[in-house]
Amino acid sequence: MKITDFDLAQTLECGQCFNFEKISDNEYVVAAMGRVLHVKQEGSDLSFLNASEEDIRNIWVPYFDLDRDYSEIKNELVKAEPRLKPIIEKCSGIRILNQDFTETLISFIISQNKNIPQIKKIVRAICDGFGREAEMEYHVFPSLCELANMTEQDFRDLKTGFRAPYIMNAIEFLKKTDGESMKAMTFAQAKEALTSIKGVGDKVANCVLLFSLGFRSAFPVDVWIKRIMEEMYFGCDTPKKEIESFAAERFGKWGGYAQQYLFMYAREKS
DNA sequence: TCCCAGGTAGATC
DNA sequence: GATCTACATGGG
Repeated sequence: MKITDFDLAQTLECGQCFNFEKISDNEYVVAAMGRVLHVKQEGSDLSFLNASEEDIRNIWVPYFDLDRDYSEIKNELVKAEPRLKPIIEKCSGIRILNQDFTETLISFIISQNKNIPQIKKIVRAICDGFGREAEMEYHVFPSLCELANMTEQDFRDLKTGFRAPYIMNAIEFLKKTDGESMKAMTFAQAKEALTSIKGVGDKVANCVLLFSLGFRSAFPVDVWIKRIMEEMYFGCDTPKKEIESFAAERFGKWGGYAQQYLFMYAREKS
């Protein structure tokens, strides 16, 4: 299919998802939504190499957020902050994925105090050890049912360290609350529900809200965002909470998109 | 050896 | 309230 405002590599490699493998330039295997996708981009042409028309329409177009008009979002962001213009131009093919709630929650609990290659490695080990084998002999992330059969020791053996009990808490939460009921909540309600999980704080909650529940105003403040925001706006060490509320005022309902462009920019700078 | 990584909970002031 | 620290693990 033909697409604009989309770059497969930027979208996958910008740190919002961890469950994929690069085959060659602009060609990836993506494990998501209980399936394994072989996908390739050549210019404005995006090819879903092993998916039915029905799955493309019902699963992958929503997953990659391809129904949304990003040129309008970018225009409004630049209007709110002209200094974003060169940053957005550098990574103008990023789209914010609509990922599975369970996988996103557990992946971002794992993400704390780890770098992206380490997170990817642990997510892959969870899939290989406990997830169903799907297309191309590739394992997908375990379903909630499969996760419910895992023990804290299983997660420790997978090198999740001190996060293992946090993951167990999250699984207990997931048994009671699914993604659809989370999406039906207000932003504040959904965030409060997420942070009631021991091991989920403000940052992980914001990532889950943004990347799997459709709350595009969420502005996760991690070490990279903290650095770049301090450089651009504060000039000195500033509490994360203050950065988050500043962003809410400056970027409003498009905060999540601004955050993702800034995150990629901050990482590329170093 | 020390420092850092898409942080958080619990203790302490 | 705002700050300090332990928490597992791996890589530079």
